[in-house]
Amino acid sequence: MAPSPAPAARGERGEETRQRLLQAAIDVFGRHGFEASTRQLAAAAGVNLAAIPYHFESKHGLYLAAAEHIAGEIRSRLEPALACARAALAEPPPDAADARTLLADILEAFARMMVDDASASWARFVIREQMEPSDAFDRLHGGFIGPAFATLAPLIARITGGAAEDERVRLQVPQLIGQILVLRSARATILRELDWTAIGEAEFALIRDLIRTSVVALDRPLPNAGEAL
Amino acid sequence: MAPSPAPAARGERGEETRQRLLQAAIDVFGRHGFEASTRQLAAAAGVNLAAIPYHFESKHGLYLAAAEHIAGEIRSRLEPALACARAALAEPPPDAADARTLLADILEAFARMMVDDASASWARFVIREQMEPSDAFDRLHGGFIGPAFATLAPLIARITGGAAEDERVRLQVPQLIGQILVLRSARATILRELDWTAIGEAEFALIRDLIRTSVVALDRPLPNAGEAL
DNA sequence: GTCTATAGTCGGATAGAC
DNA sequence: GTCTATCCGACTATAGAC
Repeated sequence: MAPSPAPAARGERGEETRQRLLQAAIDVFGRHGFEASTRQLAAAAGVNLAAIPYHFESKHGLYLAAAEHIAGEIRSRLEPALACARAALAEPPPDAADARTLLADILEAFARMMVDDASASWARFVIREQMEPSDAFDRLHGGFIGPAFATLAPLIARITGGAAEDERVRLQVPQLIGQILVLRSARATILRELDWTAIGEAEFALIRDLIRTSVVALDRPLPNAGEAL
Repeated sequence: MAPSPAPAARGERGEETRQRLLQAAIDVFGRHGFEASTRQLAAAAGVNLAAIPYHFESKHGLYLAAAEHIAGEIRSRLEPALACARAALAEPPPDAADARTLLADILEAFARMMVDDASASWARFVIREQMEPSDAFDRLHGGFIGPAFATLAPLIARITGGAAEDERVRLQVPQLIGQILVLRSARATILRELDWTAIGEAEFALIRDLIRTSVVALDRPLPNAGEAL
C-alpha cells in the first residue's frame, strides 16, 4: 500500500506519469466509482496500463492516493479563508456582524469552488464517498472536512450566541454547506429548471446573494411551537 | 426496450421476480452505479442471473425500469403535500404566513424521507444521476423533480413577494432542498461530526427546527452591497 | 418462468524485454 | 520507467433443458 515502490528513485518522467494518473483517477473514479476499469484510467491519463500497479501498487492504491490528493488540494484552497477566521476568533472575539462577514466569505469561496468546472471531478468523488464511505473517507475527512467544521462551528456559535459544542450549532454547519453542495449534487436539475447552460458570473451573483441572505438569517428567532410561521 | 417480453402473460411468480429485481437494482445500482454486475444484482434479488434479460431485456433495461420505479414511488409519497399546496394556491391566494406553513410542511415531509433508512438506496441512485446524468435522468425529472419544482416555486414566490418565474425565486427551490439533501449527500460527515449513530426522532426534531427557521428567513431583506451583514 | 451451461468479451495484475 | 504480451478470473448475454 506504499504510494510507490521506490519513491526517491523516481525520475522526472515517472513523476509526470504519476501526476497524470492521479488527475485522471479523480475524474474517472468520480464519474464511475471504484468500478471504473484500469484500462479506462490508463487511457484517460494517456499512460500505459502497467503504470498503475507500478506507481500505486494496485487500483485500490490509486484510489486512496486520489482521495489524499483531493484532500490536500481542497485544504490548501480553503486554508486562507479558514486561517483568517481562526485568527479573528482567537482573542478579542469579533462582534456578530464581523463574524457574519467572515462566514459569508468562507461560504462564498466554497461556492466558487463548487461552481468552477474544475470541481466537478473531485466533488463527484467526495459525494460518492459520503454516500457510500470506503476506507478513503477517513483521508477526506481528516484532510479538509474536519478542519473546515472545526472553524465553521465556532464562527456560527459567535453569530447565534450559542456554543460551538451545541448540537444545534453543529447541525447548522451542514445546513449552510448543503445549500452550496446542492450546486453540484443537483446540478442537472438546477440547469434544467433555471434554463441555464452553465453557471457563470451573472448566475453566481444571484447565488452569492442567496448565501448572504441565509447567513443573515442565522440568528433570526423561530416562533414558538404552535405559533404561526 | 419493452419492460417485458410478454407483460400480460406473466404469472404471480414472474411478477415477484420482477419486483425483487427492481428493489435490488435500486439499491445495488445506487451503491455501485451502472457498473454493478448482473451477478451482484441477481444475487441481491435472490433470483437467477438469466431473469434479468428475460424480464428487462438487458441490464440497461433494468436500470431504466429502476429509475421509473423510483420516480413513481417518490411522486406518490410527495403528492399529498404537493396537492394540498396546489389547492391552497389555486384561487384565493393564501397569506404569507399560510404559505410558510405549507412550504415548511412539504420540506418536513421531504426531510422525513431523507432521514428514513429506506431512502438511502434510491437517494444514492438519484444523486448519482444528478452528478452524471444518463438517459435515466429524464424519467426521474419528469417523474417527480419537475412536478415538485412546479409547486414549490409559486409557494416561495407567494412568501417573498416575487414571481414564480423570477430566477431568484427558482434558485431558492434548490437552496431550500439542498439543506435537506445534505442529510443524505453528506450523511457520513453529519454522523461523524455530531457524534450521532443514526438520525432518530430526537435528532429529527432539531432538523425540523432548522428547516422552519430557514423558511421564516426567506423574506428577510438582504443589506445593500457594501453594507455590513 | 426459471434453471444450467456456455460462448465471447473484458477485467486486474504480472513477467520480462527494452 | 515504460512497454507488450499474457494469464486467468469475472463479465453480459444466450441457448436450450425442464
